[in-house]
Amino acid sequence: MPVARVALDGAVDRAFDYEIPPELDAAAVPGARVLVPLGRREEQGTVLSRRDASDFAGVLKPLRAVEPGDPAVSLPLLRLALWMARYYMAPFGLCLRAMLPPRMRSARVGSGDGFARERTISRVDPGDASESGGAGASGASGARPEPTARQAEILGWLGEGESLLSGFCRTWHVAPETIRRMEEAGLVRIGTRICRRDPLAARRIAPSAPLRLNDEQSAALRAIVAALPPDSGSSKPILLHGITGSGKTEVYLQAIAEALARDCGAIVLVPEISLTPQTIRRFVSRFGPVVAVLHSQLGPGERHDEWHRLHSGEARVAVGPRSALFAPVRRLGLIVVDEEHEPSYKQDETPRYNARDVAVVRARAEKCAVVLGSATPSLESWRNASIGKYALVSLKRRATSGCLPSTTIVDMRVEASPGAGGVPGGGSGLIFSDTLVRAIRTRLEYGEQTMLLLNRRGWAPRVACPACGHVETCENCSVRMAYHRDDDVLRCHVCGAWRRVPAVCPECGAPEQRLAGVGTQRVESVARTLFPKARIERMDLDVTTRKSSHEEILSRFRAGKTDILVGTQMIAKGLDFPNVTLAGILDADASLCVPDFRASERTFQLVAQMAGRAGRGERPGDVIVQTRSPDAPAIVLAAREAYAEFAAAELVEREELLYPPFSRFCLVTVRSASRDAAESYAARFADAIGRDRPDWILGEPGPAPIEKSNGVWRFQISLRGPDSDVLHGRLRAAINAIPANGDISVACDIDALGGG
DNA sequence: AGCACGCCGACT
DNA sequence: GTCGGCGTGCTC
Repeated sequence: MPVARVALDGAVDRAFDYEIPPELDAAAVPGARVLVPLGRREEQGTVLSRRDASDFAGVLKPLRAVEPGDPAVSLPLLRLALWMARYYMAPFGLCLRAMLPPRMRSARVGSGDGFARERTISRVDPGDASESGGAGASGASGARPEPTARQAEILGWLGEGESLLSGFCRTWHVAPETIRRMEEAGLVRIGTRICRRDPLAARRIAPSAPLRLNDEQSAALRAIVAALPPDSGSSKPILLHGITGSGKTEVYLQAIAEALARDCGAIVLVPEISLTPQTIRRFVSRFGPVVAVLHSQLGPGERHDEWHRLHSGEARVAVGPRSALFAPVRRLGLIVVDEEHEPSYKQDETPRYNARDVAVVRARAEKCAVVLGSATPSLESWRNASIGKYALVSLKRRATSGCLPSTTIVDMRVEASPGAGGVPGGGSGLIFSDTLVRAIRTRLEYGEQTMLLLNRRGWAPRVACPACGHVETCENCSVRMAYHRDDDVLRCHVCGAWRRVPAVCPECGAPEQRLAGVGTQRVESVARTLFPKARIERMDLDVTTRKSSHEEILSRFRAGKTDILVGTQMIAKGLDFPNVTLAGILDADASLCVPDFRASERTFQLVAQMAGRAGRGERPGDVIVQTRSPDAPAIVLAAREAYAEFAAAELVEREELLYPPFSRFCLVTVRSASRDAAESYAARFADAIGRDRPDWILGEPGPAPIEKSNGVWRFQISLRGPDSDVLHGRLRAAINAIPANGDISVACDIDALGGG
């Protein structure tokens, strides 16, 4: 009897063989979901392959059930899950989960299809005596009774074909019971049909036509089109380096149009944060219902229906955040990864994959084109392009207005000196430099808009006792608590815990606590006193978690009802407002002074991105960067949008220190409720990895940047070296040598983004 | 991951 | 004498 090799959903990271009973033979194909016995329980899994015999010594059990219909996971996706499991050292079941239709991740095999259905009503043609075999309506076998006057009236209201039952009853004020009687009498037929739960049903989106491309854009489009099937045989991934405002999206749109013309589908990945209604509208208005949108706020029903529209081939273009990479697009022709440098493409739970990198792997497997686009590419992709692994295409001019914004770097050490005239921020230096204040005043006079970025929520990031220096920290996490003025509490930004500000210092009893540092709430408040007539709004996690205010704030800003928008990261990405002519970065040092080998790269990206927000329209824009390190290359070069120069300099440093892209970098995190247990386990783990190879650098085990989070202590070890197979081998060996026990858990983050 | 088996301390 | 602690190991 044939045998199915099955991967279980759970954390059992091994395949098991099962006998295929004859009645399940047709359905049990690779990718099919199955129900199998395991020990004395029942597990769900996925068929990996079929074989004629098993090499298992014992006696095989039979498959118990197979999900009917097309297999949920295609062969290329099945292989992709296997690749991910190996590369990211994650359980296969968890990798496969990402590829499954949303419902199947939880629902039991064979428990219905998850579609919503609605009841329909249609007339039974008087000439149609067969009555579909007679089994449908009971008692209607013989002569059909003449319709009553009321029934005749109702039949008159029914048009040709099917109507929605509930809608029909509501419109004509007919009781459902009346209809049921008519069905019994064989006068009407009640059927069911699948109805789509459309996430965009409420929105009316006008169609849009392709824009005219400039010659740079046309060249980029040609390069992508040349890589589309059927010409994509040996083509390379394409890195599309286009400065902010150079019209990358229009190039994507026209490349997708060409893919569709060749009867191919496409996937567009965007960072979660830029999957705004504007972005969605842009794709839907060009391609209409051929687009399936897969963002995180869909309900389970909508998610299910969008997935199946792709699976069935009804929709051909998937747009979504990193998980959309696994969308079941038929005949995939193109994958676009927009803002490919974005850290949100890395999943921060198992499997810790980077969708940008997996996109390249999927594209290779499906023989389709892949485009990585960014104004500030990751150094990994940049290097891949410079050594010829990727093809590089550049857009060096803005597509609309010709001029780049001019950038001013303000040295806060100078501005903070006595008499410099800036606006102090309460014992923590300056918030607004004089330069920035003057620039904002000018915008207000001319009716232009300003965006101000500060990457810290709350009023003050810490609360300290002026007498003894005691700082309020979270009980569950090793971080300082931030003071929030709106609800007058201390809040932990890691676990969300909150409490009142103590009246006196818990250490020394001093009567007053000092609110130190600056957060967005304070910026907003200071801005209100500085510019009393300006209309000011704030956008950060505190504001946007309440309702859908995210969208409302942006639409007010777009409509010109806001003069100054203060916010965190979330205002820096991909927003396009033509009337914004000033972008201010209040504290560029925040991202520069973190212990991470990518700090410089992050800062460059942030400054360049903010520069991209200013002057998208007709008028020229200004960018003001406030910093205490005005000579840092990341800041100086970002101000000139001199990406290539920055990348060249940064790559030299990375190479010297053997950091990526010149090595494979991995972070091992050890977690435990006991600090000592985590620490000593991390030390033993590091010893087990060994320090014997000169081309491998093993970081000293130490506390993670957030040493305690939600009551769990975390220690970490970094490991970097030239070869990814060797990296896997060494980690695997260490895990086997000292298995985790008790409450200790070990997680390997391959190609980790933080740390170092 | 579950759920067994298995070998040592405090209870009726 | 048993109930039960969670350490080790197996599940096709």
